[in-house]
Order: sequence, then structure tokens, then C-alpha cells
Amino acid sequence: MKVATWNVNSLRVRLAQLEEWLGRLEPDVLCLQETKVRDADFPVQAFADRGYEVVFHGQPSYNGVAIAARGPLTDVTQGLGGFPDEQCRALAATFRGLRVASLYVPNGTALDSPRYPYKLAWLEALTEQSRRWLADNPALVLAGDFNIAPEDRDVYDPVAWEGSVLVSAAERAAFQALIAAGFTDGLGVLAGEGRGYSWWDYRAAAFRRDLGLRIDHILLSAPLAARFVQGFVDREARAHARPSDHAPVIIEINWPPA
DNA sequence: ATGTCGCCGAGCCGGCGA
Repeated sequence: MKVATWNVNSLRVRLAQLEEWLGRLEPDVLCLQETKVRDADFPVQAFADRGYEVVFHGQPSYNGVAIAARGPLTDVTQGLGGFPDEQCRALAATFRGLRVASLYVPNGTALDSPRYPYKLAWLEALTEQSRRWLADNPALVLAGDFNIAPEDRDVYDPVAWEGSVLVSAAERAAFQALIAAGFTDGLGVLAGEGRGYSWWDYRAAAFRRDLGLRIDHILLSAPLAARFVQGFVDREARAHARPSDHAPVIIEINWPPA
């Protein structure tokens, strides 16, 4: 089974690219972030035409998450339990026995911004919710834009970025606390090849110069980590005309068990 | 390094968030 995640930075703008991408990569499940579309305006038909069911949790202008799959999605839940949030950043569903969560972790803006403690609180709520999800179904995938580069080697210039949002010690500790709840960072276990950046700023020709960060992740619970086959960042999508600033991450796992 | 996008409300630009 192929599981993918992509922060599309506006589904409406990226829809044609996404349709083309579905045909090229053929994921079985795809988590989307920053759809920026109201539920009433969600382009359900475009997914149906490609053979995908889709569930979504959106709002105007900002945020918005969705999950598309080649088959029925059940037990759909929005948000993180016990963490009231006006922002649409979390959505979970079950597909072929696999529990999948599409996550758009708050950016945080800067360490002195009020959005920074919100980000840390959100991550703590995610870890708590992940424990509950695992208790219900040990086959769990957390996929999305985590807005955290876990290690210095996930940053093009760690010295320049030291201490800033996306790499700060508190964010990395929160990420490790989530991992410690029972996950493996799908591409994070890879070295060199395969462990590419997933986001490049639109400014300063960052993609052309490969000034990127690895902030989009697919976390696998233990039973799934044992079934990991391969994975990569699809840089081709970032090289497309009028791209999202994020590239998709896709992994293959041996699922369902034979 | 403040250079790019996408969103919105109200235009044909400016503020906001990433």
C-alpha cells in the first residue's frame, strides 16, 4: 500500500496538478493539508473521477485537511479529542484496517509569537490523541506537515536556522515525545538518499538552490514500521510550474498483512 | 537577504499568514 502526504497550499489552485500527480504516483491513501477550501466547495468530483473517496475538514482562507483513498473511509473524526480548536488541522479515518491521520501542525510563526505556545500545546494534544488512537488500533499512520525539522541534517543551513521556529529545541522535544509514544519517522530512518527536504521557501529561488527543510513526515506505529518497504520525497512536484512550496512525501508499506 | 505565494475584502492594492 502506498501512503502519501502533501501540503498543497490551496487545493483549488493545485487541483489540476494533484489530478495529474494521482495518475503518476497512484497512492492508495493521500493526506492533504492547507486545502484552504470550505467543505461546501470541496472538489469531491475530481477525486471521484480518479477513483478516490475523500473526506475533508476545511475552513475559508486558512488551514484545511483532507484524506483521499481508493476505497471506503470509515470512522472519520475531526480535530484532536479534548483540544478545542477553531482551526481545521486534524482529520482521521480508517482505510482497509489502517488508521490514518492527516495533520497540519501550526507553524508557530516565531518563538515570541502567541502562535508558538499554541503550536506546542497542539503538539502535546496530538501526542495524547495518538495514544488513544493507538489503543483503539495499533496500525496507525500520522501523516502531514509537522512544521518541524527533527534534526540539523534536515535543515540546509542549521547554523543560520539555529533556535528559530521549525527547529527550536522545544519543538524538536515535542516531536521526539510524539515519536516516543510509539512511532518511527518513515523517511527519518533513511540516510542520505531518500531523506530529502520537503519544503522550500518560495522566495530567493530556494528550490533551485536546494535551500530546503524536511518538515513533512509520515510517522508509522510499530506494527507498520516493521512493514516499511520504501519511501521518498517527490521533488518533481515541487519543480512543476506554479507549485506548492511543499513536495509530497510517499511511502510504501506491506499492508494489509498477508 | 523581507526577493513569493495565496487568501480576503473590496479592487485593479494592502494586510496577513506561511
